[in-house]
Amino acid sequence: MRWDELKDETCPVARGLAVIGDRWTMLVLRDCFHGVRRFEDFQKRLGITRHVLADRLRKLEEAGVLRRRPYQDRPPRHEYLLTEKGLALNPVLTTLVHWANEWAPHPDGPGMTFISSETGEQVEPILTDARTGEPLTHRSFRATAPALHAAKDETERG
Amino acid sequence: MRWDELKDETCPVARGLAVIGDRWTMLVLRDCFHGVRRFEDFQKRLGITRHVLADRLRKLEEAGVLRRRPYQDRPPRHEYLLTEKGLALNPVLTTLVHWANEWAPHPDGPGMTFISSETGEQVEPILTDARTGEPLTHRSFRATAPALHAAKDETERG
DNA sequence: TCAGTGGGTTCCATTTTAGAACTAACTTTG
DNA sequence: CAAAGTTAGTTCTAAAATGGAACCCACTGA
Repeated sequence: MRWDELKDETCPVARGLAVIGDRWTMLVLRDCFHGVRRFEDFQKRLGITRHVLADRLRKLEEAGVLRRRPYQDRPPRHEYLLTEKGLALNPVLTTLVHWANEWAPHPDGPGMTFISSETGEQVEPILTDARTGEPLTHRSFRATAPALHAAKDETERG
Repeated sequence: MRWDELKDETCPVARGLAVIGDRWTMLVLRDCFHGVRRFEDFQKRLGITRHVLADRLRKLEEAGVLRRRPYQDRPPRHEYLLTEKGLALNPVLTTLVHWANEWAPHPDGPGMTFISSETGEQVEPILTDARTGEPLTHRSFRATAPALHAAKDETERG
């Protein structure tokens, strides 16, 4: 299976992964959320090869997650910005960070924490149901649709 | 950069990706949440090569996301179950599905929806602050720590 | 003129993956 | 009893992706 085969799948997990299911892609996006915009900056921060970086940036642009904006004419140069579609990936990154902090912490220090832009208070991002306001756990909901992602309530204890 | 170099990074995004930053790994986990447990079932559903499947299952077990449990003795056979650590990945999958449904929908049909295990009502999973109950957007919070993931409030409109 | 910057592309060696066949230890079917 | 099927892998080779380094081009600035 190649990347471009994934994006036509029915399953939304597969379609999501067709866009971001690659570790370099995710690390590029992380840096985008940092405010990194330019090829050289991505390359230096990530240690990614220029070849692969050019490829990932192009794919992200094709997917509509990033857009290129020229910032000078001679020579033509442009920077990479998150689109609305890209910004909408924030919860995915956030839940990943939250998981990593809790379940794969770095030996040194507390890892990363989230703070409110308004109050500066610490923020604990959890998943809730927008309709009821109730927190969601793996047992409180399941997915419908063609037998996909239908979280069975039987796992470790099953 | 190889996989095992990622897991020692300070950044929690990198440490998270060291475990799940691979499309096959994520698809295996999706099927785990479906209730799939056995090698053959994973292989048939995913179309993954047996070689890579064996590798990914081993890595997920090493990472503590899955555990192997024997279910018969002769010949020795075992099944793969999500641990607590693995179950805790549910919000990552969920936010990914939510994003894909909204921003990369399949031409046919509504995609996947979430329903409550208790009431059967539809559920809309969003990220909120557990302390205040307020919904979180990309502009309402940022991450602290060594200049990582410090979401600048300047992007598309920046 | 000469070095430096920014954003790539090209090349080759190494690594990873796909695809298929094979192994091993059973169980079931005829 | 023999033949076929099940389950969980391993082994093999060819194709694809990646890493690492060098190169290119259009400038700018000293």
